[in-house]
Amino acid sequence: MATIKDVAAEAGVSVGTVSKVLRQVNVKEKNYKKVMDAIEKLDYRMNAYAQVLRTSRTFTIAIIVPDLTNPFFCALVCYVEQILGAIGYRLLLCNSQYNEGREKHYIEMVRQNMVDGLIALSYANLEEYEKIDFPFVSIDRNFGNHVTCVSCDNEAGGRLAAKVLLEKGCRKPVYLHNGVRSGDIRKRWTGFKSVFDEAGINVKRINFGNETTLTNTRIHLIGEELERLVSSDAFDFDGIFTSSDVVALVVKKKLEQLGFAIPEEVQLIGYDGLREMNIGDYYVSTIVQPVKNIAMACVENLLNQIDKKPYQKRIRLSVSFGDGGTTK
Amino acid sequence: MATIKDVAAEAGVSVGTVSKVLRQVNVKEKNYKKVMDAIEKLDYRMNAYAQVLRTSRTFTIAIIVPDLTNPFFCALVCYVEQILGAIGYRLLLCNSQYNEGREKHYIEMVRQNMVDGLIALSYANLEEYEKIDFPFVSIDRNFGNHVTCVSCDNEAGGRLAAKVLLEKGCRKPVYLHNGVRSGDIRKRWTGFKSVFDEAGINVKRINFGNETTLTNTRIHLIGEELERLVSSDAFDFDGIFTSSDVVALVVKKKLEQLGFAIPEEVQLIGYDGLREMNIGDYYVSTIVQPVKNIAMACVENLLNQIDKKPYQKRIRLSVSFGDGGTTK
DNA sequence: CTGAAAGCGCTTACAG
DNA sequence: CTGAAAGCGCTTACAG
Repeated sequence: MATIKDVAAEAGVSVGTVSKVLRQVNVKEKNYKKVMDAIEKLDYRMNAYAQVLRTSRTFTIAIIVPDLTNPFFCALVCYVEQILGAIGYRLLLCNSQYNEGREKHYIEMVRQNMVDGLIALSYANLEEYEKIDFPFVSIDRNFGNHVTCVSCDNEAGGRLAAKVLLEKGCRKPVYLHNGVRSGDIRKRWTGFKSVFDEAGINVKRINFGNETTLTNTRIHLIGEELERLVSSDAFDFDGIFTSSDVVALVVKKKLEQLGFAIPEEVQLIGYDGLREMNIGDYYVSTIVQPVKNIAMACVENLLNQIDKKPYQKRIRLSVSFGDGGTTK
Repeated sequence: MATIKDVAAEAGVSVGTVSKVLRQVNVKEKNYKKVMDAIEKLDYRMNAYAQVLRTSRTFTIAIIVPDLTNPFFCALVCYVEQILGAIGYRLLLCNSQYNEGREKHYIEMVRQNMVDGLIALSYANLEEYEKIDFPFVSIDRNFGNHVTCVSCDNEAGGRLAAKVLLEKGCRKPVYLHNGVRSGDIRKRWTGFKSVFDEAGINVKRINFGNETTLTNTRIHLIGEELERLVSSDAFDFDGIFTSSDVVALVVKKKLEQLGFAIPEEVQLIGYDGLREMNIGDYYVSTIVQPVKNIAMACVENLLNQIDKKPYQKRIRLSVSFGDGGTTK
């Protein structure tokens, strides 16, 4: 592999001059040509690690997501990678699998100067996040005032779901969720509730377990729990709002299996705006999070931090309703 | 940020000794302790770029996939990342978007010594792949004898689909596919055909277009094409085999919309083994590719190449049938 | 505009 | 076992 030294020798100039050509700094036309010819001839490529060591700019950012099999996280990663690629940045993928150890490990990697910045979507309670001192953007989770948080308006999302259900005739609403999700996500419930409160309608809430992780096993537990409710006549609802599309899909399948007609007897609204294979229809009627906008907001904010430009600490994006056939 | 020099000064030893402690080389107990204390006190972390520059081992590998929104590619990336993480390797994610320019760019990155090796799932006809001279594993695509190719037994997959359909009573089979996929994937058709040939049953094939890319628009074209076939009475099949689950899902929806009963009137088998949100049921009955095994085979082979150990050039994994309710 | 030289933070023969 | 020193491939003040 040719180095800058080889190029300099071939072109008959100093390495400093080659370096300047490489970085498009002013160089005499004639030398520029000689260097370019040498580069071509030797098939020279710059060693990125040497450059990073010297300049400490890695042009790499890392993203931590809990679980790539969740289409929402997957879409997010996909957009972030595209946006970064377009501006010459690389993406290091960190798939935490909801494991705090893995997340710590990745944060450590960042602190080792491996990357210029970090985007994280995390449910972990790591003190490491509290004392972040490098460019960092958190999605949907507030780690304190010094850390940028990009989120969607969860309160508005909850209200929107309630308004749609109310308008379409639901009078026995329920919010089904899993996990004592920290902070902002809880507002989906308060938003949902407030609309029905105003309408003087009683609204219930059922928690399917305190873990946020939705493993295969846990998914089935939701189905079983639902079956129990139905068989003990405790299921008396005509409108369901769930904390995610994944939960909504499980609920939909189970209810249909139990003989409920959706949306005729029971209407259902999920959360996230997932589409079948990300190209087709919504799985269920849903509150759509603008994934692409989230990705853009994260990258833009992070780059501002890296470049020491001014940046916002709170970014709130708006959600919309997507009809997936589980509402009238 | 503390460097190895700071640690050496703090511990009262040479940088060479610190380096040895870091790499678990023999060091006297007393010095070991002094160094560890200094590391702790200074909160020292090694600069990975300096280490790479010196050793030219990056402990990073890159993966090129066409499109992360495709759940099959997504699952693959997810597994690769997990396996690599477990052995201390990092993953650079390259999402080519079926764009040859982007792929070239990523290959260039590898050649810049950014990574130790590359795993690629590509449909591009790049001469760059032919002249690969670094650790490289290709998935499902044969770039010549010097390059490792990991693939599933497409011929057997085609035969399996045919056997299932035959056994379940299909007598008017058809293979629906898109893209003139290069090489091995074509064998899904030859395998499929051979079984029906042996049974003396006529089998058709319909190509939905020569592009491999399944964008949102192209997906809809499949539906329209199907509608045209049906309305012109050219659709006379009781068993459909498609080149992917994505295509199968589109076909299923469109046929149901057109009033066909699946699997009663028409049975349908896709390819890949995708599951709803990767945790639930199969979207359609399908030929299941063992994604996890593919990921493991790729990583293992690549590491052998990196470590200059012997490695196989051809790895062929077997597929299985997954019942997704679109077969009797 | 150009070149010589120092230095980024490590590792690794080489002496001792 | 340990230290001094060279060197990985770049960039960047500094003189000229």
